[in-house]
Amino acid sequence: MAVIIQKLQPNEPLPEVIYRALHHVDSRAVALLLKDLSRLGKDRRAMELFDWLRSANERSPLRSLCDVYSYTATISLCIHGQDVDRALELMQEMRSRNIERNVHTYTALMNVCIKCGKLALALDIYNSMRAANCMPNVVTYNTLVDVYGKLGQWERAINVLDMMRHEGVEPVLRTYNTLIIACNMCNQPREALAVYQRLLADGFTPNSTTYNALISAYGKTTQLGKALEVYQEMLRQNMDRSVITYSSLISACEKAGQWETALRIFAEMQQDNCLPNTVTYNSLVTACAQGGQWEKATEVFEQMNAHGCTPDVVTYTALISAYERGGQWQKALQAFHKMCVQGCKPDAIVYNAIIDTLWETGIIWAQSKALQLFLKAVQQGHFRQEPLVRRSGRVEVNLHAMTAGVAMVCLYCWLLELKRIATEKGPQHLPPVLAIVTDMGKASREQGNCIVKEAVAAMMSFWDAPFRLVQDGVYSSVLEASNLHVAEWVTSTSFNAQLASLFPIANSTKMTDEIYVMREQQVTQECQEAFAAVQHFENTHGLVLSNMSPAYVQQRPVLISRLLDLSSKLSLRDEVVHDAVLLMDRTASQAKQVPEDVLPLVGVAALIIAAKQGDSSDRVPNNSEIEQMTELPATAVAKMEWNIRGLLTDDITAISTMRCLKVYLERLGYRYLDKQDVYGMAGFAIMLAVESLYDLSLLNCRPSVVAAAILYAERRLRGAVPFWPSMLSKLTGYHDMSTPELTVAVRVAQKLSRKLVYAQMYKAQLIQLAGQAGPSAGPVSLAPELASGPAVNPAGPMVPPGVRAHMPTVVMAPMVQAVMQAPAAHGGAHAAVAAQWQPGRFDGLSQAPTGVQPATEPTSGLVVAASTGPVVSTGTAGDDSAAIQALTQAMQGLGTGTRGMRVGSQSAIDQWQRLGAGGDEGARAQGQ
DNA sequence: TCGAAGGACA
Repeated sequence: MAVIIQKLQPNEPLPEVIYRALHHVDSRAVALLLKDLSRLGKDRRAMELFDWLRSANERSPLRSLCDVYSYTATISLCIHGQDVDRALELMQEMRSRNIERNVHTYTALMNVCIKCGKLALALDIYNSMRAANCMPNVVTYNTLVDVYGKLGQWERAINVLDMMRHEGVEPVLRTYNTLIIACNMCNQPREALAVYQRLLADGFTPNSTTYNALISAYGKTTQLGKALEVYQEMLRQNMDRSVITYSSLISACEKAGQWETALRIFAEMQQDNCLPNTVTYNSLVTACAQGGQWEKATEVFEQMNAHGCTPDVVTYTALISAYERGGQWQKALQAFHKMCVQGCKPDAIVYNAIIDTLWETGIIWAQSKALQLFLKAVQQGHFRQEPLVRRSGRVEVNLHAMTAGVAMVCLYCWLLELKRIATEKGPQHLPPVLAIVTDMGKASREQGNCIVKEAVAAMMSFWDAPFRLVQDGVYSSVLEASNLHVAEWVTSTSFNAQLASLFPIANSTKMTDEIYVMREQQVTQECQEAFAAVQHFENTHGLVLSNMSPAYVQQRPVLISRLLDLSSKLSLRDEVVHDAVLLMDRTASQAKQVPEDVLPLVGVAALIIAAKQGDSSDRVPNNSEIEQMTELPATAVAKMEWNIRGLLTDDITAISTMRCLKVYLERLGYRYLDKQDVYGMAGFAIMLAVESLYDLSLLNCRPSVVAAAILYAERRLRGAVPFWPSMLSKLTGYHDMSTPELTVAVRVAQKLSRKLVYAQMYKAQLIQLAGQAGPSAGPVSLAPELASGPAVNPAGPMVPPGVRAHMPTVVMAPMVQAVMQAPAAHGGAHAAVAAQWQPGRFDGLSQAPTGVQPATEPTSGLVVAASTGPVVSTGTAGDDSAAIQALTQAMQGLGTGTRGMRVGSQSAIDQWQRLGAGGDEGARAQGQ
């Protein structure tokens, strides 16, 4: 038979050639022939042959050659062609022709199913085999182990071992090998190692397959040493070392974080005359990526191409992750494009990698690219959100299995879609219940998922969105809302601004690649230079708190308030007053005593120095302005300015927290934001920076650290993922928030942000009360600061930032209730609100300087007192103006400590308003 | 006496 095959001419009709020969053979020979043809890569020919045989006339002698042997062999042929339909067809034909189907046939069919990824079908075949009273043999059981392994059901795979013994079928070495591999596939390396022990205990001798699987298991448990020992053992026994052996070893190195060892093994592999394949290179690129060696990864990638090894989607995923870790998002994007150009079809995983890389940068144009790619991926059928209707018409977006970046983009697109439906078709076209699933419990092992869960909850709270966490029998974290509430929200005026704060650039005109490359280059360079200056300043200028006099520390809040006030009136840029405070601190931390009565002079002089030091665009206030606004003689200010310069030996640089914060915002693309998006992205952070001026504990931290902590706390509060963008990590070298200095600063920033949220919420409640009371309610007077406060916030009401997330419901409920009753008896409502305001009942306020103590009878009277300062006011229920005044002043304390001069947060709000009214340019224009 | 089946990578 072999001779016939050898002599076969390309165009010779096979059936006729073999026809004569077949008269002398039986079906077993046919089976052998089919197998031989397949081995020679002539699967099509083999199929052709069998098709000819089985289409023969019923009475033809050829028909007798179509029996269980040849049919089974043909079914096996379908493995290579991955043609499960054909295999099933053949099986059906056997049934209809009443041809026996035995254990071999069923097993072969199971293997076709496995090869085609139809694992459930493979199990069905197994069950139908049992139902047909056909007894499985050892090969069948081996195959069954494989099925369970591929299904992720490792317990069942292990059970097969006991089951077969029970059925009187003895396992063979290959059974154990398959089982070890199955455990590995299920990510259960410990189980795999246990099976290996069982293999030894049952008296089997491991072969090279066993050792390969063992290396993989040790790799997965990050026991690189053990994996290398196995390799040494293979060398010692002179066992076959295949490409799989080396690929597993390299992968083990990667998992142990040893990229250098990986490269060494790779060299050994070549000495061993073992040719690397794509998988080998993939593991090597991954090892370099894991080790943070993006240059090495690039090198390996290029070597791979040079050796004619075709990169696949896994290669590109690994390469992209190397660039991600190396902070090279543009290279990552280039790699992605290269992949597409080379005709390599992107899958969901590589989309995940690239979208995440781009999103995690925090840079608005990179995120814009991420959105583009997400839409492309959806078009190609990845990340498809099936309108999955569960229970009574609930439609959900399921973010649980997504990386943080993809989840954010997906959520964004989903919300946009809801808005479109609600606007174009009407709320009734939305499903009755909408849900956002952020966690399904089982898959939440991934760390990224905790972030998504936290972020979505924070975001919804910050936006005051109708989605609420609900108890759900199936999922462990799901937010729900009714369609009417959602429709109301997504069609509200604030929705667009809220969405823009998640994704600022989406509404802008489409950007070409050239524009973003140019912007990126420019911004990168400018920020690097700016941050180098920051670092130089911080390395050469430190504050010495112990040198500051107690009088200065006590006066400091008042001085800061005055400077903020002054700079606001003079329309100076944000940074100037912050630099001035830093200069003032630097002056005070020189060991020389500054007399208490000249401190106001020091402050004003510092402000002038800072104005002169700043940008060329900064305006410097003139003498008459100063005299008019400060009531301090200009000559005295000038003299003090001269004194300070002398004291600081003419080194008057000051790079404040605000300045660092602006550098960070600049790095993220702040400069190119639409005006109305500025608040959503930066407003609260700017306000926090103002609040941070007052906090003494932050004086121990470098400005760049405080700015980082502020931005982190602010982004976390409003659920802006990533909380600490990767490009800021790259710029600053602050890779996480857990270094001692950052931990301290973050804690303070979070405390400040909570205080600011409470203060604003209170303020907004009062504004609302005043509005509801109306003119008929009598003499309701608001403090001027309140009346001019930001009643309209482009990103939503001032009230909600984080309120629901941070305020205990026991407090929130009566407060809201009180507000609701306000029109009828707003004085009483104030009393009720204030009566709830107890120290220690707010997690963020236990250390707040102001505590409001309820009177003995809360309904008839209340006392408002600042706990660490003087009593600011008392008020009585029923007396509107007194109650409002009392609360107003309590808020002043809440916002900014005990300085009590003016509403501290007001300064921050002023700053924000200038920002919102046109950013720096607006402020500058006003000033000129 | 025949005929059936692995494995490494993001």
